[in-house]
Amino acid sequence: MTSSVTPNEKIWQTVKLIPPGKVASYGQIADLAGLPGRARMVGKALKSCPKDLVVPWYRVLRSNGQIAFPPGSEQNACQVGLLQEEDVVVLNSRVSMKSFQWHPDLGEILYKLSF
DNA sequence: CGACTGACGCCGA
DNA sequence: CTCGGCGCCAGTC
Repeated sequence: MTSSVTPNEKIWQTVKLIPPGKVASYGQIADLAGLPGRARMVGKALKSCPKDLVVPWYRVLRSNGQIAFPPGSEQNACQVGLLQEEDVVVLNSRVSMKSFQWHPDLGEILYKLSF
């Protein structure tokens, strides 16, 4: 409740709630974090993601299911590898959101994040 | 102070 | 499918 949490931390918390084998989009995370339309902030937040904090940033993709990094980059390969390890099918740097998009439970979100 | 950039999203043609 | 435009905001130049 009313914990003084920076938008950045909210984003990290939300991303951490993503269960294995599932993925979420930047806009979705932004919305759940209380930042509607601020998908870019999510990207910035993940960029600023401190190593001390364990955040499954690799579970965050674009709204169309495509990986945020260009194919051939280390980050992209790493993300794909991690996703595949969680039974997530990745084709051409893309994921079938239709089958792997995360369906957050508002009740659980409100409970865990105390919004 | 303004202009540009960026792990983005959505709508229209 | 691709391409262009608008919104949105923090950080950098």
